[in-house]
Amino acid sequence: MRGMADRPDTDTDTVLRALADPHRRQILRLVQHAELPAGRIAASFTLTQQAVSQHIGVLKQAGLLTERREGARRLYALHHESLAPVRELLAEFWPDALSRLKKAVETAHPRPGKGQA
Amino acid sequence: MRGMADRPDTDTDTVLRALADPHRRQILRLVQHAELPAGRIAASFTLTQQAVSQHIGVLKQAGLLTERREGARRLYALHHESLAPVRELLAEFWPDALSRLKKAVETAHPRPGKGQA
DNA sequence: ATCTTGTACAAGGAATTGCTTGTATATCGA
DNA sequence: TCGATATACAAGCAATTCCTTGTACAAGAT
Repeated sequence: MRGMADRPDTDTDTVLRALADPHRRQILRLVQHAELPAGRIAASFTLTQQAVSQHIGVLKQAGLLTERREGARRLYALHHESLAPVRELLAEFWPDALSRLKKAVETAHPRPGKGQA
Repeated sequence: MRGMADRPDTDTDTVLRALADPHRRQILRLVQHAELPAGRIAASFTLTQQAVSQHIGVLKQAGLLTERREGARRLYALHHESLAPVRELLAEFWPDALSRLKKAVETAHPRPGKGQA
């Protein structure tokens, strides 16, 4: 029973812990642009299906994945808004990082207009 | 030091894990604007001095703290640039959180040698 | 030298993590 | 119905995490 359970900050903990694993970040990469069934996700790892299922559970619990059931399958996709605690953390400890990145992007793309054809 | 491309990104893991603890984030808050000796940091917690020292060790290992020795004391301060993996993670999974430039971030940061397990 | 202060190192324990194997449940197709 | 497929649940284990108490060591004061 360590790790003061009922802080106002449990979300941040859960999200950061969920992200602090390479397998789980890889899962997020797989589903960030299109939803995928659990089996397709599992197939891309050398881990067992169950291990991947457990990783999915951790990500789901952190709110980082949405689940949609379609027949026997479960389709997962990234729910990027649940990364808000990460954004807030960055804003708190390194506010410059956001504008710096934006600047870097603008430099690489000299025409950052809204159209962005 | 822009190299280190052939590292598996254990950096990201270490930094995220270090941040995934409320006590450690509180330590970062304490030293983000001015360096503080370990004892001052420890005094602000109900934990033992040793427990706080261990948290400091984790943060130091993640590169999030700089240490400066002054006599018997050790002064710590936030090294915010070590949050880079967090910024990159956000850029990858939620580029909108950093700017309104859509997925242009990915094109601007192809990161060909940085994919990891 | 000795004492006191500031800090880390060391060992150990309860809880948690990440994995495995085994099993259950639900859905689809014949 | 039965069998195959898709997926989660369950139990167990080694490693790790976060904490504790006890100790060591370095630097300043007496």
